[in-house]
Amino acid sequence: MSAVYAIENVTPKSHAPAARKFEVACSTCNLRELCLPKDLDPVDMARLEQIVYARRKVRRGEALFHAGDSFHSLYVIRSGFFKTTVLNPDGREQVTGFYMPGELLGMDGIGAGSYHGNAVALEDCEACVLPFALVEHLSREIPALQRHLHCVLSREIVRDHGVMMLLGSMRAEERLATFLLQLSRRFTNRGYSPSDFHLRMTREEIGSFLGLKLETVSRLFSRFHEDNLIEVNQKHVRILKIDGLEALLASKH
Amino acid sequence: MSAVYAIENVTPKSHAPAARKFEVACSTCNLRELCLPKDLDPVDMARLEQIVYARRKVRRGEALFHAGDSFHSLYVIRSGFFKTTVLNPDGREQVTGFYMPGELLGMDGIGAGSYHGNAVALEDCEACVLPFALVEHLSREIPALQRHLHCVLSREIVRDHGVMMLLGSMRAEERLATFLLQLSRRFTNRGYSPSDFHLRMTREEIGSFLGLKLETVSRLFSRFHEDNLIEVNQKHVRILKIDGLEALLASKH
DNA sequence: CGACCTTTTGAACGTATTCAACCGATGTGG
DNA sequence: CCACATCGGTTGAATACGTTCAAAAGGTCG
Repeated sequence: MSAVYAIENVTPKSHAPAARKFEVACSTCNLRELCLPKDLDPVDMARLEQIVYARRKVRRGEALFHAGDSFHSLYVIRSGFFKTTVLNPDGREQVTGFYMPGELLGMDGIGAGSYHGNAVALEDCEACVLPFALVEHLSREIPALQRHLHCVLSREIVRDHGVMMLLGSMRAEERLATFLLQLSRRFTNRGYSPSDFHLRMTREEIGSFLGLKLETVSRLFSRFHEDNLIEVNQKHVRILKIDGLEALLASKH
Repeated sequence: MSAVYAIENVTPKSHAPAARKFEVACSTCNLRELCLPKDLDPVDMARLEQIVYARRKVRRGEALFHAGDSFHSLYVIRSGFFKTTVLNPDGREQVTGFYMPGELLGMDGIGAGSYHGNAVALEDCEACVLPFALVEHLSREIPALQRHLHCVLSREIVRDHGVMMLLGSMRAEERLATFLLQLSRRFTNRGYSPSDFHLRMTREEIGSFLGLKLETVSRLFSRFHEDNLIEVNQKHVRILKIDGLEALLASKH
């Protein structure tokens, strides 16, 4: 496992092992339901905590990794929001997802040995570093971890298929409604208000994700506002009629 | 491993174990570079062949699995073409991919324990059945298999991101050009002509995949034909200027 | 051969984009 | 502290791209 030490360019001020170990204890992390297997016995839990090699702070606008960087680790978001993007040969950028605490980043790097896309912090963020060699090693010994890893990878594929559905066969207003409902659901899972939240991304980033131009996104927000479905004030959104948004999806072909 | 026997509803005329074992020998399958780990020693290869529990024939138009079917197996295509689709609550269908021999189907089922989408044969097909419990079991003991599985899952995610790029930020003609180039590349990898092939899917299915209507797809085929980039005759396509198609991607905005 | 499905093509239409102007919030330097 | 630049967001008007509706031709399969 000597690979571990070559794996990450950790920020200089990363904590010494002793201090770190306490700080990152997964067993007491309030995100553990999101990123760890359930029903783990204490022994396995202790082994699993060894996976978390370090944490990385990433400032707003900076990247956790870039496309092409050589792949060594997965990351679990501890705090903050990320966007992931891919870049066309001709320079166009496509946002492939928005990720929040407890979610896993970097799975696109396993196959080719280098990350396929970029992961950029939308605000100051912190992420747990999971050296993938360790993850693979331990998941051979802890079936629950193996299973969990496979599930997370599979769920990412399912998520992607949902995005394809959105991009391939929904109208603009359906896309934005879906987006808002999805955000609401994920905030709810994390104990935040389902109806009242702060968008970390710009209109342009939302547009890129949804396959729309920023002006279209802005107009849709205004329209939803006029229809009393939501209140919008810059980045703050309050959902007034969640069933009104859902109705947009069911209706008109 | 008693689970194995409950796993698949194999077609009645599936072969007896003895005959089957010879027939499906992975070590002599000409698709092995596509679906197996490289550099496997003979012992591991022999163990790995035990994974292939059976083969399933699927007739054109029939499904290898449906969305919601409980998940037990991955499938490797031995012959024929499949499309995968997801269905909206309101009934719209989105084609999420086209799959050809050597490619893996069913990865969307791992996370939830049931398949998320449908896999439908575009012609008479045959697929190898890989009971996932066996795959997980063996991949704990054969690191090369474990690695291979992770790579395949990751590559599927990368593929999906490519489709998002296509759907989210390309114009119609770029989408179709990308689609044709992609098909060409995959045929080449399988030893077929890069420029001369038979589309197994309808214009409507292509359209669904590319986020376009079938009429638009048809018009684009005609336009590419007029521009002497391709020849089209119903389902038969011949690419005349591969760099002409590539140029469509680099150009205008 | 006849029924049905797929494909092609045309014309009118509509949705989202483009281009442009303006506003408000935020941040910087004189 | 205010002037100014910058960035993100909103809104309007013209445009363009892809869709819709429709008709007809070509293939395929019983």
